[in-house]
Amino acid sequence: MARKESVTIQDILENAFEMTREEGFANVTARKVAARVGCSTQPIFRVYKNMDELWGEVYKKAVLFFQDYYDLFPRTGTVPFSNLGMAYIAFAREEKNLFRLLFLSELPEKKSLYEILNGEKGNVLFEINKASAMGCANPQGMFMRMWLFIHGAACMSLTGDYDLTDAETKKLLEQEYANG
Amino acid sequence: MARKESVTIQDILENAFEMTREEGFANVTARKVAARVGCSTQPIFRVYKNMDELWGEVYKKAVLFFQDYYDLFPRTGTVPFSNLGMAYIAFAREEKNLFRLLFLSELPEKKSLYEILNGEKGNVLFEINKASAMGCANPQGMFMRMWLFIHGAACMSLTGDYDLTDAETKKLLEQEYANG
DNA sequence: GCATTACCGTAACACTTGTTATTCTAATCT
DNA sequence: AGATTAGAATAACAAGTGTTACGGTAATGC
Repeated sequence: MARKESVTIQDILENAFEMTREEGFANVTARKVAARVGCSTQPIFRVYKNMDELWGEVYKKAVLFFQDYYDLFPRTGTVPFSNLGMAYIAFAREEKNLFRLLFLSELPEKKSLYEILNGEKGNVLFEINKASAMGCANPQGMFMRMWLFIHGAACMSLTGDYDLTDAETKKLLEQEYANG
Repeated sequence: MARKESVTIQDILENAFEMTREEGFANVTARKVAARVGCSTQPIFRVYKNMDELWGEVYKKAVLFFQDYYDLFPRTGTVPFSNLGMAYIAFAREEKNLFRLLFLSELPEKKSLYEILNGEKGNVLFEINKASAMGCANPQGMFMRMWLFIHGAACMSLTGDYDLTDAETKKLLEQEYANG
């Protein structure tokens, strides 16, 4: 009957996502994605209604990527929120462009920080419960305080104003928790 | 002899700066600035070699604007770094676009966070000395810890994930200092 | 082997960007 | 008043954007 497709939706989305990682979200244009895939712009618009739709999918993929990143991140933290915090700060350091997209951009479809962090598995609630079980009187307040700290460290690494190693992060977060 | 200029360098720079405040740095284009000034793009290129030069001047003006903002900010803080922190967080809340430009962008001419904060007057050193005089054993470490916290609160207000009033900011910073 | 038809490349449209060439305008000197 | 000349408006260029029209290509059913 008809011709077989030579460019798949995965080809397009994956390349667009990798471009976001490497060059930033703003560089994901129709022509540049096509060039990376090695095709014309046509297959993109066969698969996606328009670029907004592709960008939305890249964003969704970034959310999942972060959540996987956290799932696989070594659990070496000893206090509540430190595993989440260490992963978040490492993510900002290692995946600057994705971090900007997820946690500093102004997209209409953007999820809240809490939504992304908590995810399907309730990562934040898990840590809050852990704090509670460990005798923390105000675990929500502790989360808020810890997270301001964590977000600050993450955002500062973006601009190179202050880059923490994992070991330094760990120590700081443990001190910060103890101080609360 | 010749015609008198009807568009001054101030007209251009001031409008470009206000556009940055209101619409963000990325919207400062030659045509949009000209439209706001009420002229063609020609006077811009008479006064500035190219747009990079104008953008550079807008950036410099933003640095000075922040430093003035801090100078005029009410000094209600009771602990070291709290005045600086309150001003910084309020600035992020009130001047989101300028904050992004100054503290989250990736311009080649970008100054470091410390350079901007410390400024001509040595604001940071002043606060560090204050902490030292108040008996803080490790004032540099305290600054670092406080500033991660402050930067976190500021960056979080950008995305609307957590917006602190001045009063809340004040209380948090005082607690945070006491905990150190 | 041939018709069908979805796929994809080419080319174009309409728009935006920085920048520049050209032409017109107006202020000043003579 | 008229010549001079810098300033500014118009228009264009080249590059980039999203998007679409068109036409060639190739895989499948017959």
